[in-house]
Amino acid sequence: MQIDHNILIAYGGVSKRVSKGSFIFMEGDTPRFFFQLVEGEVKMFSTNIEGKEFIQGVFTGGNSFGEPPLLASKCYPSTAQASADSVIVKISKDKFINILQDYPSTALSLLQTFARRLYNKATSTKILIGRTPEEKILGFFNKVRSADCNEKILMPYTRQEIADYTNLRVETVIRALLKMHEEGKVFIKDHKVYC
Amino acid sequence: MQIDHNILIAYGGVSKRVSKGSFIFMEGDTPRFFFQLVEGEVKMFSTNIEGKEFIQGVFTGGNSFGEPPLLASKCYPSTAQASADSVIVKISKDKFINILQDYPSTALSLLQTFARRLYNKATSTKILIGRTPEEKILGFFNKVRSADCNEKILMPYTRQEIADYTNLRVETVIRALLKMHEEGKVFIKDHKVYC
DNA sequence: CGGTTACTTGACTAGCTTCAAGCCTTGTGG
DNA sequence: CCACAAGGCTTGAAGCTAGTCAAGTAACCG
Repeated sequence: MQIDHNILIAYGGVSKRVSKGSFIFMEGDTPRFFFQLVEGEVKMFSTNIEGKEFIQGVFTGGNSFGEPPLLASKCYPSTAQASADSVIVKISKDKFINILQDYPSTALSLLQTFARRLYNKATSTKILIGRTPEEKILGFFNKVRSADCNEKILMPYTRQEIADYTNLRVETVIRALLKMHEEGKVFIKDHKVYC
Repeated sequence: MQIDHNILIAYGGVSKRVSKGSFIFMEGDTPRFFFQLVEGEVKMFSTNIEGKEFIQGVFTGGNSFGEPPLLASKCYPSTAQASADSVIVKISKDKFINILQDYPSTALSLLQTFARRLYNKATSTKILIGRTPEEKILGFFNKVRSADCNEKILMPYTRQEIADYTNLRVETVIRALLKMHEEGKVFIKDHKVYC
């Protein structure tokens, strides 16, 4: 949970119900509001020239999203889309800044969030610079498993999603997973991947 | 400039002179200090299995670096190396947190910095997901030029550096630049690239 | 059970990487 | 002022492999 819901409402925030598939903002838009999820899920992705999506992040629970371009006064580099029916609180930039100034603890907690996200971005980047598909996929899996636990866990992602995160094609992911299964690097049963 | 130098010293920060090539911290290390450059330049990069470097960022002037893993209590995902003789102030994590609490304006300014960096990471990621070398190189150049100015400027990077930023090989960069020159997308004179 | 979504496989191709060799530019020391 | 060293740049040839297209098959859901 980022900013206390009551504070948001007190400063003039309004809740809004959005259905799955709705766009909150589009790549290139100018940010004007601070957004915070009350419930549901929002997916942020960038699109390259050919229309291939790359998932920049997925937000759930009470998390806020899209604040960096808002604070940095830049256009949105990604599109935000509700990936499930959701409820979102939105509040204008000015009022958001007021909250940050009036409640220093809020600023510190946002700082924590940004620190975590910057760390995640740095590690995601490492996934993308991998040379082979195998390297990228293992990098992604390690990230998902929080990097430490040793036992093999079920990867709750479709091949298409793995492809979106690693910037590979579905077919390449499938072939790489098969090879990794044969080499004992992952385990596949009933189309489910364990790593 | 991130945190006022006097405040850092008042809270117990110490300056240190480091010569070009010295490592400030290595990938995998546990963060214990907040670092801020007084003068010089520091390069942060990640290394993949084969030892190929990817430049995560370059810091100059009075900027701080390496704070995200420090605040998020994670290991450093990258290595920091002085790319020029430099002077660096360092201060323990506890004292850094004290400063953030005692000076809310410092927290807000760090928030701004993080917001800008997150924005940059999102756009750098877009460079990496480009399909062709040309797309990646142009993405990098657009980023360097701050995305707006229209006139062609000299790109102050070696082909190897462009390769490091775009995750391509030197030869690929050279061949792509040549093709882009022939197609009028960049201009090359005396081995210098204008875009 | 029918429709939709996810997954799989094969053949082909474009183009990036690799390796090897040589050239150009710059700076340094005699 | 020249010679040489070193680092950056360039080129060519060959191989590999991820991407693409097309055609299925398997799982899931109402």
